[in-house]
Amino acid sequence: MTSDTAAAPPSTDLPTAFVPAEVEGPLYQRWVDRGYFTADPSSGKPPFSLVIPPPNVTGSLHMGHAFEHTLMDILTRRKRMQGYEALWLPGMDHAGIATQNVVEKALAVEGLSRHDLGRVQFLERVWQWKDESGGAILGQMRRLGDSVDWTRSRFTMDEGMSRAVLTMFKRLYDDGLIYRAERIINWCPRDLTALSDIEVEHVEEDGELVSIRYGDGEDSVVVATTRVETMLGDTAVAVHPDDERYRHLVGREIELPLVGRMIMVVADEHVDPKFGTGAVKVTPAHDPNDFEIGRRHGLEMINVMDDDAAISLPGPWLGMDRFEARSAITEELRRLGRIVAEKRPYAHSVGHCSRCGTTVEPRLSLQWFVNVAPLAKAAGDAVRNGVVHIHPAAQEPRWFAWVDNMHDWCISRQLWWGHRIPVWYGPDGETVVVGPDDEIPTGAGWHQDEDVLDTWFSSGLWPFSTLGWPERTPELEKFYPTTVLVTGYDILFFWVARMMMFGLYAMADNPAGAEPFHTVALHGMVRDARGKKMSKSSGNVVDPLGWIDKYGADALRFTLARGANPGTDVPISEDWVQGSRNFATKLWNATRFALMRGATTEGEIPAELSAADRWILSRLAAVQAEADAFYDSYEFAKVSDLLFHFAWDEVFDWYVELVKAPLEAGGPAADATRRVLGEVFDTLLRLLHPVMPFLTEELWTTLTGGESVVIAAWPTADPSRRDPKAEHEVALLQSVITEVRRFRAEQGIKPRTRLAAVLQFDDPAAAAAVPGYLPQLQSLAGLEPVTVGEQPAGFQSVLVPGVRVGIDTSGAIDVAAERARLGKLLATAAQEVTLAETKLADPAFTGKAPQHVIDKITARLRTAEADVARVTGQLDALPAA
RNA sequence: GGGCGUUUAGCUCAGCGGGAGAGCGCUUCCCUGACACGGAAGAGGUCACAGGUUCAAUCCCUGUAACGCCCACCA
Repeated sequence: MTSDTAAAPPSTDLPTAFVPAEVEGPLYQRWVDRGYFTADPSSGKPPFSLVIPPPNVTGSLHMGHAFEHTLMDILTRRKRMQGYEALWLPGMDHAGIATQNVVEKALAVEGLSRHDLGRVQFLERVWQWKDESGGAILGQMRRLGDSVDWTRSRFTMDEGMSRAVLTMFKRLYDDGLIYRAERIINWCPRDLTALSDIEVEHVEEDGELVSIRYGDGEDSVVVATTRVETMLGDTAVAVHPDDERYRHLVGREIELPLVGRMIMVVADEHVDPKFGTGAVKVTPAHDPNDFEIGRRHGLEMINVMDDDAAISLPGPWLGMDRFEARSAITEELRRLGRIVAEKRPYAHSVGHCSRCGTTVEPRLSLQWFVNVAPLAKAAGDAVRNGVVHIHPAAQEPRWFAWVDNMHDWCISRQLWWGHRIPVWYGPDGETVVVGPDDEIPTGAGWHQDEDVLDTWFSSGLWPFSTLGWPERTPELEKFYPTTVLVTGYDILFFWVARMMMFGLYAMADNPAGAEPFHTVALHGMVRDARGKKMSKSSGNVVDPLGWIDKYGADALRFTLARGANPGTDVPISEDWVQGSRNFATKLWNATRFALMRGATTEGEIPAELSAADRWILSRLAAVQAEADAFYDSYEFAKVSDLLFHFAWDEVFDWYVELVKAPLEAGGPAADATRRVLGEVFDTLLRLLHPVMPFLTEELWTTLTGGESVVIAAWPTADPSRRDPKAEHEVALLQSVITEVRRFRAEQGIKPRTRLAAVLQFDDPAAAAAVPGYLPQLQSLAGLEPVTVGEQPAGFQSVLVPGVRVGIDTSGAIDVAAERARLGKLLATAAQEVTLAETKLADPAFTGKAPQHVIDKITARLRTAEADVARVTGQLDALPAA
């Protein structure tokens, strides 16, 4: 509508631009002040509790951490809106936090720099935490954490350990599930500590396979090894009991070269007679298999290296590093003519310390172990029996493969700090395990075990230790078992398996269930735009706070959510975040528009509504139902995508445009539309709140006058709003507008040029629907004036099924362009006709295909035939070129 | 050595037995009163390859190739 008197622009409470930095901080503070994140175990609301991983366990440090918390917060917000008492078991690594002050003290006392501390288990995590303090997403996390009394679960180094850890250790020990033994363990000669199996990374390397002749003359045998230096500790040669080649040697002694010691030839089933020479050197103190053979045959176990992996045996190699010794010994054997063959390079898998990369040395050592067999079986059964669900289910085989084949877990570490093992040794060989309320033995000769526990021992207690276990606190009563654990698939074995084993064991008598959580929702790793894992060494690590400052917390969150398909990795780049920011801005401006036009949430929605109003309410109801289904199945990417497209493609691009003319016209119809506009934005903002919390809070409170969308009710879909007829009508209107626009674009008609148009209808439904939207047709298709009637000569026709739009091009038509446009339409329609006709003519198809498919093809054929007729008519009507 | 997964538009990824999709990028036009972080129109794909099942295959089966991940005590 043009008017001579320029009306003042309508006012709105919102500023003209969305500035995240100005909005997010104050909003966050408001939520905190009002206590929206405080969980109350006595509230009577149903519990919804989430377990959140500690920082730095997700591979990609910064962004991975932000990602994790994003997903948790999305779930929490929706559940709160649905009326649950939602609680996070917050993502502070209690071990890391507790050791923070100790790390600082140690640095000062020892006069060390950060680079000296590779052996310090928690160091990285402590530093990361300090770097990350203060962001919006992370800030929420910390605040949520305050709803749990941390002093209960946090251990202090002064006390040495928490009640939870002490209780767990003692219970397991008393049940015979913790034991101390000499076993072959993975030893890191740099960090000077034992490692569990999963802390060892196997890497394919080019080594050497050296074949050595042991013994002399008839009593000689050739063995092969990739670790020549371990021969110093050989105490036997093993062959298969049925191996004819070596039968005469079994039970006899042969001489070990260099060392001169006589070693036994033993027969053992473990040896594969078809592999190599069929004879194996046996070094019981340096190889797990050899250790077992040694145990079976009562062999001596000779440790040939000290803690630094230098040769500890008296002789020419004493004190030499293992790798130097390897070459030196090989050289000496070669000189003695003992080497039969050398294969180099020989590709084989070598274990490395996951902390520092040093080659791990399998080594006989006295350590503490957890007997995992019964615990792991329970963990496997919990998933097998459906007590715990792994999502997506495709990850289940991995779980079973691991849990069903788990070796005993070495839990002692020779690190500088951690929970110290609560065992005291007496002067006469006594061993006392001290529980939380036990007296610590005193007196001459008593001393505590020097080692500390593997960090996963305490982390495994997370779901209940954070709730106050071993005390029966109200939090524990209400929130255990927790509802869902969201975490990366990379720590399924590190952490999830420990929590499952410990939870099922420690909480076995819990009336509500022993399992630590009902659902494990696994997500992938955050990767860069090219799909590469973010890592410090490849320099592609992104600081989430940088992007938050630049684009806003909502933009980052929406990007992460939009990439989060269950079980798959999440690529992320600044371009993606920019796209999310654009969406945020668009949402901001669209809502501003609604406010400026008087959108309201007051009162009932009138019964008399335009087709556009009925259409958008229908779509809204459908989208709500879909969004709920996606949220319920942790489909963060799908729910984000759904809401993105509904909001932008349908609400902003179409509904808002269709609504402009009626609002300007005023009257009761405008009032009804204002109410619907309010309803649509109200609902949309609530649906979007979990994935865009700050923006939606600001918009929703302005729109509705409500206290906060954080505590608003989650919208429930109203199926009675579904309206296929209205959806159909609007679809028709859309195609009329789109076709005219296409015609204009291809004719090169300037957007400002208004063209007169005359409508004719070929079917009654169109005749009933379209005339109600002449103003919209005018503004959206650039037609003016539009009338209904007989098409005058010289008008150009644009045809849509059921509608014939005659456009006054004043005869000036680009015939070639129009011919090209119509030709393209005709070609696709003709192709469609051929395809459908061929199918329907095939008795094999009509005989076997289900009726609904046949109906569909038939319908498509009719449409295509009509298209062909229409377009052909238009082509014929064009002036000759 | 096992096990699993991936291969769809330039890039990153959805989809999945009956008409090839998104975001970003690209082309053309437009600063119209919510928005240029925007609007309109458009280009771009034998859905890795070879067989098979089916009326119908991007989708199911078999094999091949490339890439990736996890697990592993074979000297």
